[in-house]
Amino acid sequence: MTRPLTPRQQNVYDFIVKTMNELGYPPTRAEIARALGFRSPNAAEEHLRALDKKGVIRMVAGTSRGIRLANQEIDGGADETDGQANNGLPIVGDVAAGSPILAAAHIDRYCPLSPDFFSPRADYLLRVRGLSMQDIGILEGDLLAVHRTNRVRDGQIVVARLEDDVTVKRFKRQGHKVWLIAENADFAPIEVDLRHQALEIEGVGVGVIRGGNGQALN
Amino acid sequence: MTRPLTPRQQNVYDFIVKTMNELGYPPTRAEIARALGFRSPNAAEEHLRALDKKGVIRMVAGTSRGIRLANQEIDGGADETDGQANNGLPIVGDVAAGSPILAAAHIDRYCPLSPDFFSPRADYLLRVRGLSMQDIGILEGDLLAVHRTNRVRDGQIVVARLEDDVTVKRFKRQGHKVWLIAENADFAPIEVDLRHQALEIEGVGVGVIRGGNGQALN
DNA sequence: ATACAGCATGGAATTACATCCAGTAATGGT
DNA sequence: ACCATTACTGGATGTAATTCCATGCTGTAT
Repeated sequence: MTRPLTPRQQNVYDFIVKTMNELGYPPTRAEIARALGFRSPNAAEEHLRALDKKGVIRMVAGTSRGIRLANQEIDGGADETDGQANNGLPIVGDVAAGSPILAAAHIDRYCPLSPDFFSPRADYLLRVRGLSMQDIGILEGDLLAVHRTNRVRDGQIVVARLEDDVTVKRFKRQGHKVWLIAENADFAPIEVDLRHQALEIEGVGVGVIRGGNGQALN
Repeated sequence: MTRPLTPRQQNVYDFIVKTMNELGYPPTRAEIARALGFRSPNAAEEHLRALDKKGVIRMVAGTSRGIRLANQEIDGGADETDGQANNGLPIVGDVAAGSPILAAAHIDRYCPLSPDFFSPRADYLLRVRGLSMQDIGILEGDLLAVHRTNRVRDGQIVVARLEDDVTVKRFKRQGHKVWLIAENADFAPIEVDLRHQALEIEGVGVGVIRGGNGQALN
């Protein structure tokens, strides 16, 4: 239904996404023009109208930087809201490569905590393996509260699946490259090229719980 | 240096996060003013400056909607903080010197979590101040699950009241001397002589929760 | 040939915004 | 008593930004 974007339109769109990722807000017409080499902001305006007509962005009239991405994405899609019955939050242990995180086989037990205690809502608790996030107080054995979504921003703590391996890291993106950054000087950042490697974002970290039934604080 | 957002500043910050989630770009001064009921955009401007000075946002001079979240957090979600759940763990905020920990005045709200999730049972959650326990992953703003007791053993994490000040430390005793030991090389152990100083043990730490709707994870 | 999108320049009107200045008032600490 | 914050009202100014208009150059389908 959406006719393909022309190369120039793609450039404009890419610049909008890049700007929003790096600055946190969309560019103005003038900024687009400057970045793409137009001498008139009107060139940008007309590209925006084309992008709006093709449905990939939505313009907000009369509003500075009033550009919204129609389908927010790293992978595509939106927040899932599978309404599962409430026994509490499922606690997910070791996730086997290649299988879905919430497969019943991985669910150790349930934590009797309301998902809404965290914001955004937590969908499950993932038991953390390794020390890669210890500098921000996420230790081996901790439960990471995870909100299922693939809409992430630079700087967030994400649960990512890279080539079938599930890992918790800080997320940073630039164009087609993503860095998965550990919070521990002993671990080097992982650089991912989205053109050649399969990266899926399983969710974002929204909280941490330690000491759940059993292991101690020490 | 970043300590406390005032309630009003928190409102402004929440509105910024909410706007960015819903619209994809930050609000203008006028929009903040309208949302919070100010009659002048200058009120919003001054709150933004305060938030900038406290480090939670960064302002981009001369730029419309030039507001960036410093500690990335998205999906701020709904405004309702409370709502239900009286049968959870009370969350205790700043404890005034000399008053009992569980005095109603200190109870911010309740966490809908079963006390038995921790072992031994948690009686309340204490919001941690300061960085003295950061090396074992207990950070500023975390909720420490506390079991009320005054029977403690060496090496446990305790909530102690020393001369009317409430503090979280690791406990060690030898005869009439007690050491309250921080888990942070920048803090020296506190030596207490039980013959001359009043030390009360309020309880032991049995768990940690981070991210409980008061943001964190950064 | 002649339309019609894509891709631009250049100019200009009109808002939308950030930001400065001068006040008022309540609070809490020294 | 005094000063520093917090928390605003009200108004003003200049620039940042959207958006309209006129114009022209390409290709490629009609």
